Amino acid sequence: MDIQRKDVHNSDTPLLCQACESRHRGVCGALTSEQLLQLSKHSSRRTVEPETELVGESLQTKSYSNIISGVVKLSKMMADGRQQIVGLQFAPDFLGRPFRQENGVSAQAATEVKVCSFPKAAIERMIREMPELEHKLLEQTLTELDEARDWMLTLGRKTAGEKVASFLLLIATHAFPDNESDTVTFDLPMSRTDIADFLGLTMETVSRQLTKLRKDDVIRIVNNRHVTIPDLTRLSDRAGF
Amino acid sequence: MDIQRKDVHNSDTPLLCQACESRHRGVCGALTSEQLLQLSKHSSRRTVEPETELVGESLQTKSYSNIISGVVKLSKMMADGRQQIVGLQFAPDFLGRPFRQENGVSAQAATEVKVCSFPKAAIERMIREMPELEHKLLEQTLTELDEARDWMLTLGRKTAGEKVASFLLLIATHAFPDNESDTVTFDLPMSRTDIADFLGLTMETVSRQLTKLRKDDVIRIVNNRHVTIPDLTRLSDRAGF
DNA sequence: CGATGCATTGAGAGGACTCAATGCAGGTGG
DNA sequence: CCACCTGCATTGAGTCCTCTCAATGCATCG
Repeated sequence: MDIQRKDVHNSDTPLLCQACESRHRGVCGALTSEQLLQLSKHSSRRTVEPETELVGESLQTKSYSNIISGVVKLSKMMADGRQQIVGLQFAPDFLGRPFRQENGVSAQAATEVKVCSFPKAAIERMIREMPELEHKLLEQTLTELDEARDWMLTLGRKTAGEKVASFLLLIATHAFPDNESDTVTFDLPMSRTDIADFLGLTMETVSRQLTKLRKDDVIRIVNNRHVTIPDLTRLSDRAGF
Repeated sequence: MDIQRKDVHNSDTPLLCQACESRHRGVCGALTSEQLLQLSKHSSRRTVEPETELVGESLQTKSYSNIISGVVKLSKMMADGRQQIVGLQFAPDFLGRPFRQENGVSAQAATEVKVCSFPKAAIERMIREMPELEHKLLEQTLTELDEARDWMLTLGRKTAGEKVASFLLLIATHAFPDNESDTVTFDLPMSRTDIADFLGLTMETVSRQLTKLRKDDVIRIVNNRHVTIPDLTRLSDRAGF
């Protein structure tokens, strides 16, 4: 891929934005330098701890954010406490939903997360003025819809073993989107309980399936979180592909 | 609700479009009479039988459609034949995905379906010229994403009984969106096997759960397809809300 | 050195699946 | 007009996978 990214008018680009992924692959790519500058005056960066509530069911819909780094989990909960994680978001995803109140989806930081937040009003005005921005949002929303539907197949039709393998595969590909080799190493961005809530299983079942994959030498685990996949193809087979 | 819909310039509106739901609640609502007229010259209506493939994995991405009536199921299949229905679409939903090849989702008619189809090129040009059209698409995509995530909770965390109740509730609300009373009667738009594929169950389990709901007098069934729900609240309880 | 917070492992129970038989309606042809 | 077929749907019996509940392991931290 092109290692040197072309970026005209670097001098006009706000400092904060220059190294930001959202500038290149995210929604901010739709903005001119001038608009970016204007927006950046109202934007604020912050770093939050795991489990921090970023979007609550009723909480602040007053701002939108770009994810700079880290993983955000979107989850739904039933009245009796049963929980389901319905999506994971990575940098440089856009967080928050224009034109609607979140219908019972809440967002929490899974890992430590850096975000760049803007006031709701500023974004919504820009959307109205910039069709290109709305186009970017449509693109991301379509991608999320695809991912949600992929996951529905996993939730509805795969066995526990296939689910866990699918999860590892998902993280592996998102952690290193451009990975060329077959071997990948990474840290799991979430606990066993979170993984269970993402897969529609119990954490005991997740643990047993991870142990089985380890014993079959499909994965290696140290310290509960650090995972090595020596051969992505073998993991892929376990995921039902 | 307003029984008499206001519709200016009826005289300019193409005949085919005048009674069409898409004109009011669907994407065509974004078009001017002139654009509608132009589009209608290239559009064609057709009625298809249940199980007709409307969008195949590789098949014709050459046209987009509005659903005039009937129910369309979106499904994904694994290599070994396991199947999952990942969404249902009703009138006046827009069928087909701009800017991308369908990633392994196919669409089949669940019931008899009437569609109004347009050439791919015409729509994509209009999208580029009409931000309002893209906005409508974003709206629909966001709605589909919400529905997909709701269903992920159902697939991942609900029991068989709750799943079947949730399905009946979904159909009941979509069949009569503006229903005021507690009682609803309708025909199921799909077979037991389809319902099972939507719920991530086997058709035997679906059948047993329907029988249980019938014996508990939560629903009434005649002729396998025709269902009456005397009290939506009681069904809602069964669905886990 | 306990305490605390995950994760793993084990034993038993239960819910959904599998496989198979039966039921039921509509259509067809003798 | 009835017999048969065909295509769903229902029902039954037994199995298995995942859950539940409980104990144990293993780090980190005060």
